Amino acid sequence: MQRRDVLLGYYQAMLSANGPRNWWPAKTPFEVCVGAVLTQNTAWKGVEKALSNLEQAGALDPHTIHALSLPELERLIHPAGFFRLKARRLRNLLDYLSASCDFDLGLLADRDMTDVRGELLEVSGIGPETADSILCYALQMPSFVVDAYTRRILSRHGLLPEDADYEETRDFFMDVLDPDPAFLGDFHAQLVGVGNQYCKTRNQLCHTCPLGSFLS
DNA sequence: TTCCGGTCCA
DNA sequence: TGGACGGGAA
Repeated sequence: MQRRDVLLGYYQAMLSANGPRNWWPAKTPFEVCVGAVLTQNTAWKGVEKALSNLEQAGALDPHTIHALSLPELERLIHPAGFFRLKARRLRNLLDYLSASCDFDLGLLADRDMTDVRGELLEVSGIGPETADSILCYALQMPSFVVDAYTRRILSRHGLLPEDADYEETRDFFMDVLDPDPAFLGDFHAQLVGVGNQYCKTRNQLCHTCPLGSFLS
């Protein structure tokens, strides 16, 4: 059994159980970028509130949010938690997007993915998961997003060692899967779904999990 | 109390 | 490698 077929089997099982996920709902690619920072180690619920606050303030517009004072930005994103930290990280990302493409994300999307990824990772506060989320969901580039759920599921299934790092886990998928942004994006979304509904930290629910039959 | 759609720094 | 950052929901 080739790794590609194993992964496709996992994907099919999750897709059959859940259907395609409505992952990363956002009106604009720019909103995805903002949400990607806000959701760092944070439940999506709070991110929704923060995004809603920003929208009320007209600050889902790149130039408007970029012109906000730090305290004002902190106030608006407060419900997402880590608000002082994230206000600074958001600022850093906005500085980058302004300098690199003047907020014309299409320009980034037309460039080499590895180059753009490297630049995103240079931004303080943008780690690999946030960078890949921006690449995949905002720029529609074929980058696979790895998160804690992904690694937990793979290690519990004996597909990767528990201590596999981010890049190794990402390559595990990207080396064998078709570079289709919509597919890679939904694959990640399915894993997150299984991760927080079944493959929990404590109470794993393998008996009812869509991936339960793959356990050896 | 735990956990979340992480990352940086000492 | 461990701690800090933080609100909100279960």
